[in-house]
Amino acid sequence: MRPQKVENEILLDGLMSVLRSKGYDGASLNELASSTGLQKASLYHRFPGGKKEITMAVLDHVDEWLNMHVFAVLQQRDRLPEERLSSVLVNVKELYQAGEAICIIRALSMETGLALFGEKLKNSMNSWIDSFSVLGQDIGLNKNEADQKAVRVVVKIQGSLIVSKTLQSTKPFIDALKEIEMMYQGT
Amino acid sequence: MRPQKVENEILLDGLMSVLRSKGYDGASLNELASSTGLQKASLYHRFPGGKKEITMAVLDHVDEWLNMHVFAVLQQRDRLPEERLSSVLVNVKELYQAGEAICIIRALSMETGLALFGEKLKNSMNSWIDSFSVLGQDIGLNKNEADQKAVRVVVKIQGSLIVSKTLQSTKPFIDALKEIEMMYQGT
DNA sequence: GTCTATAGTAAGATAGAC
DNA sequence: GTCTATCTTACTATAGAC
Repeated sequence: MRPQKVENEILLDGLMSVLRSKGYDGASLNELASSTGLQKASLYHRFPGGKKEITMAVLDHVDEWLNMHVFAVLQQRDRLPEERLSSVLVNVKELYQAGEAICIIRALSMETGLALFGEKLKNSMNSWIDSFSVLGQDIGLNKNEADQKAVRVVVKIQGSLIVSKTLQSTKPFIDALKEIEMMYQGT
Repeated sequence: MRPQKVENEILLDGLMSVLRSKGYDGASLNELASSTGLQKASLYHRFPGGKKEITMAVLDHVDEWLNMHVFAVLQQRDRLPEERLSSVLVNVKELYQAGEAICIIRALSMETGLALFGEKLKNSMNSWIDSFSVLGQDIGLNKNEADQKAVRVVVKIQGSLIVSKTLQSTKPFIDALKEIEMMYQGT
């Protein structure tokens, strides 16, 4: 029987997984292909631009997920700020597998990745900051205060992921999530 | 005239620079060699174990620098905690070029690097935490409080480096250093 | 101790059958 | 749309002259 078309969703999940654990230089096309169940040539059929196009597609895919599960949720003005934050932290915990996973922004922000995807990564990072800033303003902070707090949140997430990964312990990341929750309780 | 032996110090500085901007997988031997002014074969003469041995030597070299300029300084019981911290933050700022550089722990803590150097990276991370914990205890915190604060410091450094690199701005890193200074003023 | 030259392997990418 | 097979290039690593 004829080989079935592999669905895009499954495809991108596998590709993302390789890219964020190996980084751009470390992710070979053989490994990217085998993570999807396809052969190299089939990947080139889907992504004629090769590894660059694959990575772009993965970044778009991640951004879509983040928009749905993080950025939009933080700005749901029909819910209490505390509730939005709780929901988001649950999603963030899932995204990073409780601290065992590597953030794709981090994985790609080495020299090669920055040269190719720097603008996209910057935009993604700014989306994190901007949406947390909205949350801060909704608990009564002014723009500057909210921006500062938002940067501290993103710094905490990124930093705790690194520390957790290096120490092979989820504790720093889990603790960081709790601290973030406290940052938005009582002005 | 006969080629001069290239000094180890210069050698390791060049190698470190490539490893931390490119990561383990991204650092090719051609690039590592050219960063030192030597040819590939000459690098193999110095480091018969190839890239693994080079990376080990670089990590040892960095650890030596850190011991001298960070870990030991934080524990200089003949100086006031605030003074030790100020000195260390100056050195940390230099180490990471005000936020423009990538931490080598971060650069190597992708899948390949963790498999090869995981234990060493973990030890290095623990040295950061342990020496900041000593500082915390010297301003009157108990062991647990000091450990927690130390982790938050290292998280702040690592996270702000990522954010600074991604946003192409030194501000998040510079701000983080200021915040760390405040964390040890007034219990 | 450093070099040029090269072996051997794995990478990114393409051609063409089904 | 997926596959096997292959091209070309870049990589790690080694051999041997100076």
